[in-house]
Amino acid sequence: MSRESAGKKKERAGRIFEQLREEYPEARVALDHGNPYELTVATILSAQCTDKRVNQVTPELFRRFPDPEALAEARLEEVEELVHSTGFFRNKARNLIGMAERVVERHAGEIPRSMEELVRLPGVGRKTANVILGNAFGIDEGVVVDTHVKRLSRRLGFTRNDDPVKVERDLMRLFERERWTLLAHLFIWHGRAVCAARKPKCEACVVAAWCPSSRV
DNA sequence: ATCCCGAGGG
DNA sequence: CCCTCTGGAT
Repeated sequence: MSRESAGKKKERAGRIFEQLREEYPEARVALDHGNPYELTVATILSAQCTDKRVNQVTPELFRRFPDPEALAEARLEEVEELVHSTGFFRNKARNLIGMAERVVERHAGEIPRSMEELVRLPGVGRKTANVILGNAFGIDEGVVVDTHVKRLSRRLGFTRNDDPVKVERDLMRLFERERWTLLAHLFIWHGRAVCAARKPKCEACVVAAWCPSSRV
């Protein structure tokens, strides 16, 4: 198999982006939230868990702890109980309270708007920080690379890397900055509906014609 | 590299 | 049973 030129790959990437944008005009964060604080909490909970399940526990969580000040004073056991069904509940509960404490003490109760400050919050890594920056603040700082984005990027031939940071770098070189936040949503939407981890529905895929992994 | 951890699908 | 789900900290 001959190696695709950089120009051809970029052109192919553009066509795939347009096609997916047309297919999923509603693509956006699926985590229910009303402000940056709520999105931060929901995104911390979303690790290795479906957004659907996160949305089942956050209403009660937000009612009990409507802001960082309240969450910082929460009883660990109560938070553990509320987030139990999302998995990793001990880590997540401890991180949520620790996040809130730091936001109150170092950021006057406001979720910070920079990558550097965000990743210093307990439970917040680069992926979570990118979700907050892109979707709560409208800042295209990077590309959210989760399990879906990584899988589709590899299948589409946009990266050969396994390390999320390298996958992100490859995507940032391939797509315009203004597209970074939407790109992740399109990949996640398509990954859930069609390009699933287990049984990808290549016969129903609207970008199969440009996909080197397509079986159709 | 390994641990944290629950729930649903195939 | 095994795999997967918007990962992060050690």
